[in-house]
Amino acid sequence: MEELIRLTEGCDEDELVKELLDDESPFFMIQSTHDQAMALSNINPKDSISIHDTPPFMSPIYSGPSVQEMESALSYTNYGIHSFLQHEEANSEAYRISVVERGYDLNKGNNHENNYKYTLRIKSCNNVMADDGYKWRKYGQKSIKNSPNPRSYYRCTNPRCSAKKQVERSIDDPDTLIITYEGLHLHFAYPFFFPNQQQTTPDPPIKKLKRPISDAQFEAHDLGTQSSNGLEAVLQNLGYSPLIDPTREFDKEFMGPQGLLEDMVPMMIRKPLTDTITSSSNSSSCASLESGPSSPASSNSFYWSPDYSFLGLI
DNA sequence: CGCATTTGACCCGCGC
DNA sequence: GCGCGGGTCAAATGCG
Repeated sequence: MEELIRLTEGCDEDELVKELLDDESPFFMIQSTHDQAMALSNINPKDSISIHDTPPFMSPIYSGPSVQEMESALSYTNYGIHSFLQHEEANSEAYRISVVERGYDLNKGNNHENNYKYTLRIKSCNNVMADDGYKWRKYGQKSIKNSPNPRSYYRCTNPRCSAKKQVERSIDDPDTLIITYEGLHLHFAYPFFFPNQQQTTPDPPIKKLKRPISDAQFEAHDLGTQSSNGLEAVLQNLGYSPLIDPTREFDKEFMGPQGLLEDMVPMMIRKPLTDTITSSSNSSSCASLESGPSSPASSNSFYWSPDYSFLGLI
């Protein structure tokens, strides 16, 4: 990680280039990807970006989101949320997302962008859970003073990524989760690959939970870990293929076996069980995985909500 | 058996 | 210095 930090700070240009050319590196992106990703979306970029007319969130060499990129991402995402709300309110599926805090982690010693902290509040009115599709490993949980809800700590499982996040339930509103991202990286860029995709249907099969469910297990909004193989198959299973033409250069680059998105599993939101909070801190209960490529998940089982994919929320 | 999660221990910063 | 609270570690445990 230290090497990464050093690299991203541009101390060794050759090494940085090498890193960026590494197919498996999560720290690169090319400009054309942005254009193509936008082309894949149904959103007119002009409409979706409120802060910047020409969002710069995909720079020719990508080494983690810049401040502007983050702003654009959030702006873009909010648009998607707005539209989603309009679309879904009749189904009582609603989300409220707001950035409540953004700042440097001063303990990290400098103001490098990787030290940015973003705190989000997510209101999930119907206990719907989302999954950013990235792999997180829970490394701790603490009870917080004056709060009945524990806080869970997650670290990105990618050894080349220092991203962390904390998830806790709001004291005021049990439907609201507070998620703090730290050491940001590509998580925030994922929504741009699949922006504003329409859901197929909101009726997933009920997955049996391996453990009894209780509020005490809120840890559960946990992402757990998800497998990451066969993204294309997953996409197809989810009825996503129509928007992804495998012949495109874009797909070869980012959807291929060694592409940037190899670690990525499509973000999904599934309908809650009776008590979604329960979801499961274990990955095995993660519907997105269990119905992965190998299991013929019906496209009716899940629906996309890419606009929230950066939340890393369950 | 390997990997992820759990959870108490430990560390560290901060306020008194 | 001491206690408290938050963050991290790591051994134990669970699970497929």
